[in-house]
Parts: sequence; structure tokens; C-alpha cells
Amino acid sequence: MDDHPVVREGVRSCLSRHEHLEIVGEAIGGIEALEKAQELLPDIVLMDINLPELNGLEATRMPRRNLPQVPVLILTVHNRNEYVLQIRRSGADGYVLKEASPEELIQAIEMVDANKSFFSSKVIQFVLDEYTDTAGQTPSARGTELSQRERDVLTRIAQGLSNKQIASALGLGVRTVETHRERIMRKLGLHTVAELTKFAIRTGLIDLG
Amino acid sequence: MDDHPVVREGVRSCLSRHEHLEIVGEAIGGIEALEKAQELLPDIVLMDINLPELNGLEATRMPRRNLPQVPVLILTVHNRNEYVLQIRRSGADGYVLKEASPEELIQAIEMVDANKSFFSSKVIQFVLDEYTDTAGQTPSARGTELSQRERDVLTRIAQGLSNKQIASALGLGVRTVETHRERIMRKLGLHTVAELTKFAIRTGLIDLG
DNA sequence: AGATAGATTCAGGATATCCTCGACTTTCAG
DNA sequence: CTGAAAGTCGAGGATATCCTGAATCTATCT
Repeated sequence: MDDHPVVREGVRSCLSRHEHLEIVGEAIGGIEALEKAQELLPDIVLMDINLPELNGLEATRMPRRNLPQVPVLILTVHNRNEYVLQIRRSGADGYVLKEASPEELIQAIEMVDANKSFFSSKVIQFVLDEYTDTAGQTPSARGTELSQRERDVLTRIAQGLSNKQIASALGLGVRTVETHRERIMRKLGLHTVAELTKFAIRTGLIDLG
Repeated sequence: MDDHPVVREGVRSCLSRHEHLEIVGEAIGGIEALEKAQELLPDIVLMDINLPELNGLEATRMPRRNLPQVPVLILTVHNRNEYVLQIRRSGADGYVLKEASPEELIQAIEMVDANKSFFSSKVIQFVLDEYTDTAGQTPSARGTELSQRERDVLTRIAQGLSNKQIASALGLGVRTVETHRERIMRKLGLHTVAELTKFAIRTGLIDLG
């Protein structure tokens, strides 16, 4: 699932050299990826982060509810620390950088298919550090990370909605949205909508639409 | 020349379907790309922008001195305005987005090889828009486009500055900055800081810092 | 089970900033 | 001259930011 034809061509080519790996479907946007995943029930889903329509991480969170048996492997160019945490939170089973070798991609697919998780060697150290910090595998541990609700609010802030509009969209009171907004700013150390918007873009919460 | 093996695999696969196209060499970083270009003297160089060691644009400028006869085609994910201008200045002969189809890539290679320049259709529209708006370098041009002063203000808004901070930075009154902000919003049809920020990023006014 | 911690929800009030409408002056082109 | 656009301010209502406080719920730890 990627919106770059050349990249998809590369993935196809890498996988074609392994007979036991078969591509049963492709998707460009996040919504299409969800639909095809439910329709084709693949053994594994390979997903980019920056997808049109629906963010790759958001698209990952959803099939984990409806299709918890389908492993998701994230394949992306982003090597930012913020992504690592969000990917773990999204429930993805693996994280491979596009700068990794095709061999590493194959290895990752096989490991995820064997119900193991795989993270690129470049990011595994950071992941391990986080593991030791959080000790338990609790989905939410660090006070510096945003909660799901806070991500929902931040996404809409970066989309250009006002507190009132966000409250209406999420079925909340305006004061609740204001609280979320304040906690987001405090956690991230940012104090303007412009900075929040750029953060949301960097972390793949929204696209430049 | 790309630092993502999977992407290189995709380019190889795209080109392999055309017998008249042959890959004589590959490189990961910008320096390696320069060395191989001088060594192999290819008919055309395909180059990404974000390369380790040496930026792709810097690497493009240099062979234009030593190897002016070697055309350079930029292949990248970036479709921001700032890059378009920088690419033209660097002396590259073409600019293809990774979101383009493999057919477009082949077409671009053939055109550049025929000593013509090629820019992705999505890119060329961008350039044309900017050109018609700021044609003749007149500081004031179109009613729908921003003036220099308004660009100054918008840049700082997107950087996260408040009206007061902008006024101080530009030596204006706060009311003046507020009027500029209003006119910017009216001209662009945008009414939130988030949208202004995304516009500034898309048009290359600011970076994702 | 009780205690602890985080997430989510809502509120009042204070201050700052933004957004919109209107107005004045200057400059420049037709 | 006339009109259009840029640049400069003002006022008022809307919104956002920041502070404190608190109830409910869930999950985990002791």
C-alpha cells in the first residue's frame, strides 16, 4: 500500500524473487487499503505512512479491531523518533525503513508472518530504550506521548478546525476540546497552531492537503 | 542514485522492461554518484535529492562543470516550490516525482536523453502558476497573489510567531500585521493558522523545522 | 479489594491573540 | 484624473491560550 508507483514496483520486484511470497492486492490510499485488506484477508499487510485519504497509522489502528489476525508491517522513509512511538501505539507488528536492504524487507515479512515483530536495526535501539523505560508493554506509558484522543484533536486542529468545530465533530463539549488542546501543547512544548500543524505533518498525522 | 534500495529496485524494474535502457552504475550517496558519473560517463544521470554525504542538488551542480554533456534527471518525492526553483538553478534537465507513473519516468528519461527538458505535469503547473503571478519580477503583480510584505508576514505566521512578534520583527504596528493577516486569508480563501501554515509549506515559504 | 495512575470529560475565570469590518494614505498604471 | 492595489492603523466581537479544579472511567500494581 503506497502512493508511489515506482516504490510499489520496487516492492513487487523484491518480493517476486521469493516464490513463497505473493502479492494478492495493492492499494494507493489508506481507505482503499482497509477495504482490500478486509476483502482479500492477506497473510500480511505492507503499509506506508504517508498515504492519501487516510493516514497509514490510522489505517493500521482500524484493522487491528476488525481484523486482529492480520499483521501489519510499516514500510516508510521516516526515521524520526516520533514515528517509532506512534507505530508501536498503532499496533503495527513491524517497521522497515525504505533505506533498508531488500533482504531486510524479506526478513521482516517472514518474521511478521511468523507472528514475531520486526523493527529495522536502525530503529531497534531506540525501541529497546523505550521498552526499558516503560518496563511493561502498556500501550500508553510515557507522559510525553499523546493519547489517542489527543491525537484525534490534534489532527483536527492541524486540519484547520476550531475548538467548536472539533467539539461538534467528536461529540464533545468545547471545554473538553480546550483541555485536550492545552495538554497537547504542554506535552509537546509547542504553543501555537502553526507549530502544532507542522508537528502533525512531520509525524504523519495529516497530509499537506 | 538513491539511498533507498527498495526504490532503486523499483527504478531497475521499471527500466528493465525497456531494452534500450541500461543501468551502467548505481550510487547511494552524492559523492559516490559524482565519482561513478565521471568514471562511467552515462548517457543520463538519475538522481534523488535527499542523499547522504552530499545533497543531490549540490551533486548536480558539480558535474555540470566537469561533465556538462551529461544530462541529470531529478527523481524525488518532493513537490514543493522551493525545490522547483533550486532544481532549475542547479542545472538539472528534468524533475520527476516518485508519485508519477513508471511510464512518465520512462518518458522523462527519453526526453532528457534527446536533450530536451522534462518536468512532471504536477510540477509544471506549479511553476507556471508562480511564473504568471510574479512575471517580470514586478513586486506587485496579481490580485489573487500575495505581495512581498504579505509573504513576509505569512512566513512568520507559519513559523509560529504571534502578530506582536511579527510587528516587532518587521518594525510595524500590531494592527498593520493583523490587516496583512486578514488580507492574506481573504486572498487565499483560508481562515485558520493551520491552513496558512500548510500553504506556506506547500509553496516553499518555510520548511518543516 | 484497595490504591494508584492515566485518560477522558467538563467547568470558571483571566488574559492574550486572532478575526472581521471600516478607514486613511501612498503609489503606480491607464 | 481615476482606479486599483499596497501599506498603514483602529475598534469590537470571537477565539485561543493559560491557570486551577474536579468527576468518571479504565487499567495496573500492591
